[in-house]
Amino acid sequence: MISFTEENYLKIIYLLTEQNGGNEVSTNELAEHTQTKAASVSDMLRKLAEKNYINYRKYQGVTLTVEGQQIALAVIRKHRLWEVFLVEKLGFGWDEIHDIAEQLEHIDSKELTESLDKFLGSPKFDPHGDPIPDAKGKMPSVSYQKLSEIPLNQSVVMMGVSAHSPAFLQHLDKHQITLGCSLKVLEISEFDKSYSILLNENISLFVSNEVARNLLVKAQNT
Amino acid sequence: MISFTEENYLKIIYLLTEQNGGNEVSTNELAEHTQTKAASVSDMLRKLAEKNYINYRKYQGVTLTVEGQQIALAVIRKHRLWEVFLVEKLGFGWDEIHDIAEQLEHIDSKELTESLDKFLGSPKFDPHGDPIPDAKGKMPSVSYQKLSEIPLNQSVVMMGVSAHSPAFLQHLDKHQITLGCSLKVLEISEFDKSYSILLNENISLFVSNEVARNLLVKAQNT
DNA sequence: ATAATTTTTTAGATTTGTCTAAATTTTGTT
DNA sequence: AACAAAATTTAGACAAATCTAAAAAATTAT
Repeated sequence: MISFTEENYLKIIYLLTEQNGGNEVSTNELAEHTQTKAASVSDMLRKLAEKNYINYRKYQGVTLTVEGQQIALAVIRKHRLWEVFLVEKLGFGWDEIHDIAEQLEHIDSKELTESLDKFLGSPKFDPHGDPIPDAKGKMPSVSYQKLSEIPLNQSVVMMGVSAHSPAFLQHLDKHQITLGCSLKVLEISEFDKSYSILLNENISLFVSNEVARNLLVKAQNT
Repeated sequence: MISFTEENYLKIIYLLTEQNGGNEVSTNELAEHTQTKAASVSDMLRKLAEKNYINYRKYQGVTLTVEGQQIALAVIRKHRLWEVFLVEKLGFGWDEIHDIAEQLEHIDSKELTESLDKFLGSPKFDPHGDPIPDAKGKMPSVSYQKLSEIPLNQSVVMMGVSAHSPAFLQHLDKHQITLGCSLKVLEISEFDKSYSILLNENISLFVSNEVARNLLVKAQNT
């Protein structure tokens, strides 16, 4: 049996490994994201390695084994399905769902997960644009770019966010930047690298560099 | 902060107190229902009493304080709302939902509970006919009788069950005895106290005494 | 009402996940 | 390359929830 806490570690290791482009995750990184101390992480890593969920060489960071990855993907699947449920069915905003989904992701029932998936119409993406792994743990492959990497005057579609804090998401709401909107960078300020952008071909607005780096987009016709 | 385990104890104390007609619940009773040993229950009772969730005099059993009762009712509310969700929205059978709801009942988010309630149309009863407390912890009052207490040839409506085991519920399914059906006791066997009943004014069938004692009904026109 | 039985509590251990402080390994700098 | 700094692990403790075994209280039966 795997505990709530162990599941969490595996999920976080998966997400951080992904962020690191497939490289090992460090103890300190994990300590930050689990809200614990490095010493506690060390203990847990020893345990997860014993159970064969991770590849762990002391001082060298960790990666998931195939088994660990499957568990992580199952948790992420549940997390993202519940997020869809909260937004689509219960009317929550995308900035309100994370903490609730953090709890729901640990509910243990394959039947529930698959019924929920069907009920939601087997969505492929969650309300933040993150891909939802299928029941076998296969993650839809996506290749988005940051808005900050797009050349001036190229129209793109907003597909996701790479930051999930309520403050950031509410900030986007305020500017009416939503999943699926069109965006075009008109100019980048010399002074503070802030962006002047055109939203939905008609509204022009300014956003900080920080915002531009956390918007995931794709070219309009691919 | 209250733990998962503490919530469970309070819920079980509430339900057993109700079953006992308001009398104290004993340590042994709790041990059975929590799947633990009496010694563990004793420890937990000391702790719950310290936190003022229960009234506890050593060797005398326990009852809930007002505070404990509110927590218990909140958990029961969540349990029963999720059961409605599982049956009404996800298509589960009433025999399949208990274990899943046991997990979901501990999800901690008032916003979620109240959105779910609204989404479900603020149901007053769960799929087993058990009443759902409102957001303030007020339990709809119900006064059902066991089928075994109803005089011969009186038509009644099936309103609930007082046993919840999958085996019992599946047994009812097999006989097409569902919430809302009409029932009339035609005869009680001298031999084994089994019941001959008329279902929905047209199907006659036999059920054991055990079944009759666990069907909750009300007279047809009250 | 006293003895036997049952119930409940206490004492002492164990497991899980965490902590602080100290030791060790790795990394970066000169 | 050697030393300082940073990262990581180990050692030893603690709180929560459980257990077994033993002691104490309550109940039942003779």
